[in-house]
Amino acid sequence: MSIKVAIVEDSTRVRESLAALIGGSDGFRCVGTFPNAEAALAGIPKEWPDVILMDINLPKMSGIECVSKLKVLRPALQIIMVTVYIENEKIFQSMVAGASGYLIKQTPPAEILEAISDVHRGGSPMSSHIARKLVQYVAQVAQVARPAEKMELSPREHEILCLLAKGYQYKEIAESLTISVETVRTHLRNIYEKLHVRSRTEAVVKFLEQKGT
Amino acid sequence: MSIKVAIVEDSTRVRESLAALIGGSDGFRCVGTFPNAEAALAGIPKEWPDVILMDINLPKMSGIECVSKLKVLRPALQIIMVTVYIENEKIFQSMVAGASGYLIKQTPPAEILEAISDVHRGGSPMSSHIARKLVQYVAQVAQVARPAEKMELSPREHEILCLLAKGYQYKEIAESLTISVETVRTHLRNIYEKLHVRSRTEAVVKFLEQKGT
DNA sequence: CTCGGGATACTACTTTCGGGGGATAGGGAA
DNA sequence: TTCCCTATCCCCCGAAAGTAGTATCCCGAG
Repeated sequence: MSIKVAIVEDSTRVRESLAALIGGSDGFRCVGTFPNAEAALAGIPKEWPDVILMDINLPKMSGIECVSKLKVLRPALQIIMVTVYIENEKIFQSMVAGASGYLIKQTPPAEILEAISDVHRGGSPMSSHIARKLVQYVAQVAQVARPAEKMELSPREHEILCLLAKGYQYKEIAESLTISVETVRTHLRNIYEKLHVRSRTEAVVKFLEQKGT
Repeated sequence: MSIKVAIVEDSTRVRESLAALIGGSDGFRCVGTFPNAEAALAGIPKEWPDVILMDINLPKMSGIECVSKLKVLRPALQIIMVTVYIENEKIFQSMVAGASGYLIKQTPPAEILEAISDVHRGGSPMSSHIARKLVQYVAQVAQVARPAEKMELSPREHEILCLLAKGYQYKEIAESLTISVETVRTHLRNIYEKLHVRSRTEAVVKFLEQKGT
């Protein structure tokens, strides 16, 4: 059973050469070519392909949005984004929309076919350069969720941190506790040190995380 | 200039065959082999390699923890995790710890060398299977964060708010998104307006609350 | 008793924020 | 086309936050 592929690409030349590549290769079958997202949304549901090669930059509706809509209709669709150059933002947007792979247009024919069967097998073909971006993103996001080590705050410090977490300013905290702003500063300085943070925002985030735990 | 590689691997056979492969290939030089994390932490700082092949499962201290410690000492270190089979959790932990690539032990020699030079060039060599896991993770994370924006924040604003919630300063947000501080300030003003708050702390608290919901 | 930690307070200084203006380019809606 | 929204960028300015060093008072542990 050959893999059914559809192509969404506004450049006629690229579209036809891709179609020729796929149509002329064993194990692949081109079941549709579309010059824009609108045509794709209208035509693809008529004969669902296994894999779609989707240009990112399409006139009017972008390829990314098109992916979103198609994925809603058929989540099992495997989609490879195709573009001329690497755009970090669009990579992420594509991933979020539901695309699985990412190809540069000048990719050699053999690799394009390899990517198609790869994504069909459940992989995510992409250059290692793009993969690096993903790795960095994951590492960054996970940093936030990292468990915060809790530290022994004195009752007074805890009290002040609570007020801080309500968005109070130094002045307001001072008034509310009937102490001077300077004292608030001193406490905050100690709190920051204990929590290993450098700003009220970080302190509040840690505080709320711990509270929720 | 050849790429200096160190190997951390408890199996003597695997370690030596990797060392032989690297030592016997043009453009690569093996500058150290270690049977465990402790030895690696002691020996690697003596002659910093460019790339480290790190076994994930080591006796006592895990390869992941070893990566963390080494990365602190030298963030520029490029590390490829090596393991016998794919373990999702460990992949993510490794990424968070600071590893860039991920190899299965039975990878052909040529691909191992390719992966080393790849990571040295700034890529993240990994199988497309693993890449898929990353893609799913990214998509999932973004999905969770999306419904939280009942407050009509634009995607960009949401992104900035996320970074703000990590305790980033304007300057850091600007750098991380490759935009100017002024733009960040403008976005923040709009965000404050939409959320009806007047400070980062309040905005972050609202954000975290809504996220948890 | 002395020592240390917590709570209080002050001076002085630097950096970051938040609020006020505008401005431009591109995309989509009216 | 015009109008609005989004995203981008810039300037000014005062207020708030953060850094550093110091100092008093009280209380409990050693």
